[in-house]
Amino acid sequence: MSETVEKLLDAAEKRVRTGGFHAVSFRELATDLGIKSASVHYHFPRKEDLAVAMITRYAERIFAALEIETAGAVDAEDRLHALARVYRAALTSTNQACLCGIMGAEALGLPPPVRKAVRGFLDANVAWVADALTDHGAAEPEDRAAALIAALQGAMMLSVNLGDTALFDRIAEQSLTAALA
Amino acid sequence: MSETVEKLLDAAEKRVRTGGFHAVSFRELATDLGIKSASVHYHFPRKEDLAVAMITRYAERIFAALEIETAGAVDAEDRLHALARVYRAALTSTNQACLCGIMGAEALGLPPPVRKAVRGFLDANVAWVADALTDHGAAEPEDRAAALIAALQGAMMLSVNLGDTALFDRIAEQSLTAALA
DNA sequence: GTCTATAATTTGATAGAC
DNA sequence: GTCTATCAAATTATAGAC
Repeated sequence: MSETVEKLLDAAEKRVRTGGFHAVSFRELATDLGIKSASVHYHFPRKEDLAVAMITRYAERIFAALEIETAGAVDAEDRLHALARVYRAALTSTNQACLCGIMGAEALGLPPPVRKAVRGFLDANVAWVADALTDHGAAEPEDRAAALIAALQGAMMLSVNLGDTALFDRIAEQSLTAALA
Repeated sequence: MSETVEKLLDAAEKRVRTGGFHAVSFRELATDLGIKSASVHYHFPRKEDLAVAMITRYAERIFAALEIETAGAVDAEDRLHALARVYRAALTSTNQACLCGIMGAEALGLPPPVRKAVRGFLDANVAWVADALTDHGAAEPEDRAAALIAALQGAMMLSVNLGDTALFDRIAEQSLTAALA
């Protein structure tokens, strides 16, 4: 991936996490990089190409972080705490909610390929948690996993809106406890 | 409130709940009603005026429904179940997530008055739950309330994205149990 | 890979007639 | 209250030079 492409994805992610998919334009991204919008189209012909690439990179980043945070972890409890740390880092690094939480809110108005990518991310997150909860011997691991992801995504949205980053931690703690009960 | 204003708010709510604030235009709303966009500006000079009015009406509708659903309810458990029913109705009536959950995701890119209105709705929801949990004698009722609202908002987002409306019910049940534990 | 230039459309918003 | 007419700006996107 070229440096320009990476910088474009950085700029796009920052802007989408501020106002959503429809609040971002090619001209703004071009200005962010000091180039022209036609040059952005060279790298990503259509807006949906950019969005899909952005989500793909975001997913890779989150799952790579998860890999690092769970190094040596065997217990489901440790693995779920690792997930909370990764989500927390995503929130606190820029004081913005999850890219796919935000685009998930706009889901019904997204181009189909983008919507599919968002769904893939959310699905993979639920599956990752369900895997841990299955090892934990929890009843109905899929539903409990979905409840945990819902709580963490909602916690990010609420924390941003109420201007209280620490609220995420307090919600996450309760949600992890409930998931492991 | 005139009939045209009500129809405008209906159309706007439907469209915002599909793609978010920035995915809606005055011309689309005008077309929905069979009028011209200049006529929409007569009722709502700026887009943010429309959005604030839409959120205000939405909040009144939700709290009115809450009033009805909690008729005669004294126990915190009954009151929280009433909340889940109201949220569920909002979700299933159009298979769309909460208006303020969606706009909450776009919060950082919204005009300040709109952002403030969204925050007001979320705050009021948390306060309503905290009130019930305080009567219940729960520890740290505010944090538990925030966790429940986060879980329900996240559940709506997830249900829409995964195309599984019943998932909301399964998450809500777990979240209510955790809140009352 | 980036540029200029431009097309075609859409956007939020206003002035003024009816 | 709704209309016609219009504006200035922004939008996605493309063609072709360098």
